[in-house]
Amino acid sequence: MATIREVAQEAGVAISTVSKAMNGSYTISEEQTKNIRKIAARMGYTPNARAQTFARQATRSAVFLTCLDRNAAFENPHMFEIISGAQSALRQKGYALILQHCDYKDICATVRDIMDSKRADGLLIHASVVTHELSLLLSRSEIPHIVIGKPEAGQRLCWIDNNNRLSGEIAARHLYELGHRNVAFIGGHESDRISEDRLIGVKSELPHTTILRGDSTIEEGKRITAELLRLPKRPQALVCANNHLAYGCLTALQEAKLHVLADISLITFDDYPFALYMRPALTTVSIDVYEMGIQAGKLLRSCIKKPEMQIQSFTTVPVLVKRASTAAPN
Amino acid sequence: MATIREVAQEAGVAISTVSKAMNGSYTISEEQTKNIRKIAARMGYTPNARAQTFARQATRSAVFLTCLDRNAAFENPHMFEIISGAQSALRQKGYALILQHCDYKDICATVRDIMDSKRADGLLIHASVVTHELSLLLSRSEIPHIVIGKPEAGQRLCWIDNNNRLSGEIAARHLYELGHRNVAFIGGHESDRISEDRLIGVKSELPHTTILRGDSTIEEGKRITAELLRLPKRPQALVCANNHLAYGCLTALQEAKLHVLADISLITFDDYPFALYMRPALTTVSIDVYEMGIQAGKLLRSCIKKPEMQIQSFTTVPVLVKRASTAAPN
DNA sequence: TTGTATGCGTTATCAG
DNA sequence: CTGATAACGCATACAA
Repeated sequence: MATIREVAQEAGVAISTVSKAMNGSYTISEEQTKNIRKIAARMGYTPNARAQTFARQATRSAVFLTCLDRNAAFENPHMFEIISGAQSALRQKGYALILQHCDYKDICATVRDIMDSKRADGLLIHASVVTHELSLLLSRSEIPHIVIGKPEAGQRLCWIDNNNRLSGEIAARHLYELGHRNVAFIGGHESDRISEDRLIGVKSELPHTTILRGDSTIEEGKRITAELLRLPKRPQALVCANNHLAYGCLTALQEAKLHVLADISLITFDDYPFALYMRPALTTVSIDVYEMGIQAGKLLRSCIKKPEMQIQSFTTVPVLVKRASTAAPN
Repeated sequence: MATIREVAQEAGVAISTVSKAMNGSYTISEEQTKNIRKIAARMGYTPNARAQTFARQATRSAVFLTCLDRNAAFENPHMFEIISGAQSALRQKGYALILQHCDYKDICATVRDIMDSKRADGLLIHASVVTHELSLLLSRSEIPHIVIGKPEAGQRLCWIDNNNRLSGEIAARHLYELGHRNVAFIGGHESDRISEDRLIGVKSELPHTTILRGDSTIEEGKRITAELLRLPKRPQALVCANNHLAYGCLTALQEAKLHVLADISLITFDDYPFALYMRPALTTVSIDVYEMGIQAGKLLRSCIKKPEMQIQSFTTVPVLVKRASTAAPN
């Protein structure tokens, strides 16, 4: 493989001239640049990335840190969708995305090692592995980073998240606009932050919502729905906090010979894993997680460019996907 | 941050001695090594990975090339499970895994760029982006690589895949051992290689299997099953080529008031996305895709160590997961 | 607009 | 067992 030196010799110019020409410096004449590039192409010259990284003092890469244990992709495909989006935004500007597993237990050591050894220019960190200690480390060391998901610990971090409260609002407003007033919410336990945030949003639009909670499982969705149907005044519409509850809910409705759409409306959040496959296909309020990854990548790029930048955060906007499970009450 | 030079100065030894001590060379006395490492730790010295990469002439990293378009993680979580496994095997030996999107259209240019610029030491390539042209490039250039999934083009590649034919055999043998002789296979079209391979396996154990084909959708699973139930001699057991067909199949059976287990047995492949959630939970023949990723990572490591190594391939072994949908016929 | 010279921080070879 | 020194290939500040 040809080196920059050989190209310079062939073109009869200095090494630095070749370097500048390849990097599109304006201090080299257009003609010269064109000529050098032609010769480089002819010689099959490709700059050595290892040398560039060393000379530039920057790797042009970012590490995505998260738990990558067995079954992670099945249990949380959203995360990998975010990773795909981030890859896209980073690659677009010549940055590589390195995927690295870590625990909340070793996250600090891992981050220190990456930054001390200068293996990457920035970090994308999934909120599930963020600890209080890490938040101190990140803010004290001016490490370019974006946390994916709102971190519980540390208000001084850069993070990006979706707005579950707003999602709840949108779901409730949709039902309200269809004419529903008698609505029930089937949610997870009060410790389930996502479910609770969605509920807060729902209540802000429909304060009189009936609320029932349980485990976020298909079975519980079925049980809670059955319970709900025994109420004196049966709800006209149901909001399920997630897909699993919605699946159980739909099953219970079908067993009760209720027709979703004619008799009752049903709305839930996100399409994964069932909403699209269920019959009827469910109306959902969804997050574009790929887009969220893109935004994370872009934010990280700006953090890398100006590491002195202030703490910042970014929130993605949920979208209503109308399908066949919501209609006006009869 | 301290450099190797400062550590050497502090320890009163040569730079090369520090380098060797840090890398655990046997040519340095144990005492000296311990002393130098202690001083290095005290000074907070971490070797600069950018300089190491440059000096060693190796990045200690691999690139995973595949299509990372929007929805990739939802549509194909298996692939990300493989990625997670590969990450684990590579990281274990100090290799980083870089994730990079690419099309079958630009795969050759991408591979050339990575290898010419020496950005990585090896490649993991998803079969879906492998072209004939790429297979020529890979075999001619002695590029360390592992293709994930059996490549259609190019027999001279290194690849790893699961054995769908064997999966079919295992499913059929399970039914046979339970006592079933009257079995039907509900599969995708003849162009669906996975479905066809599974069918070949099934037929090798149960040659008289009734075969029906259709689109791999829930609706078609339902339609085909209904058709099957109209047959003069109803099958005792059904093999569905995938989860979607199985879902539709189960729905049709329930609508026909047939009791899965008492009246009929049902077996399918892989747990994703429904098999675990369905009622009854389905017996499946599954692949440990995470383990497959680990094997891919290990194989790549050996390719990197000896690039002159011969073409090789590796096949993972499917496993029968007995659940509540298969029993002896009555 | 182009060329010169220096630095980037290790690793590895070879001599002692 | 240890040290001196030459790569490694490019970017960049500064000089011309």
